[in-house]
Amino acid sequence: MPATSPDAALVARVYDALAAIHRDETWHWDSAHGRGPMDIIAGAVLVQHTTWTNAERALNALRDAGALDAGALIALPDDRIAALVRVSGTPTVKARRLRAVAETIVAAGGIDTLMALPRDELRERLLATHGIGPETADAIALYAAGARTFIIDAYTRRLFSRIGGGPGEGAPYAAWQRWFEDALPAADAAHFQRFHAYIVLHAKAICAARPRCGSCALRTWCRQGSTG
DNA sequence: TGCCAGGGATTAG
DNA sequence: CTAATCCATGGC
Repeated sequence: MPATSPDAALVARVYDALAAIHRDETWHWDSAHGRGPMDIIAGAVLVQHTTWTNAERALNALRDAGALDAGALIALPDDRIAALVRVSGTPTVKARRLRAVAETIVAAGGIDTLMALPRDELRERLLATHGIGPETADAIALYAAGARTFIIDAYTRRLFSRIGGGPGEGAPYAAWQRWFEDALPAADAAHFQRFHAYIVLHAKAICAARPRCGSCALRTWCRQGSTG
């Protein structure tokens, strides 16, 4: 048995604590919700810089219009897509991004072919797409393709920085991702999926609202005076 | 009323 | 290279 690193132990303890709190809650990208890959891909773009509530409204509008499909999206003019996704904010930006990701899907030979690519090649193609940065690429890879990759978002940085873990809140995306993946060498994609969901559920419930995590179950781990 | 949301591209320094 | 700035609606 290899010795467990302090980082690995910390990450495992946080996971267990979050699981104890949120185990019975559902999350919008749980596989039990039966969303297809296109829902997750479009949702990942629509949720950028907004809340899931508004992203889902836009997603429903696309579905009702029959536009939740790469070919259909490409066939629509940008202003029509923008009108459909308006409620999620920055509609012209997101219309262009949805078109770009639809073009990536078609260029790959279809969504199933794209989702079946190995993690690194999938990430590479997604990152080469206009409007898809590292976080959105990993959200798609992890939840739509089931690839083993960890998502680094603002909540993850904030939570682990507060309790004294991670490479520092302002560290590059790749550094955070490496830190997590090194700390979870044996975890599979399903574990990464649940972990990310727990972090978001937890942050949404507590951290975003309370500067010092006063009522949070993780508060004893928070560094004194931390304000994030 | 004003601030900001699970980001990313672009422009400026 | 890092740091602002823009996008723009809905919720509190």
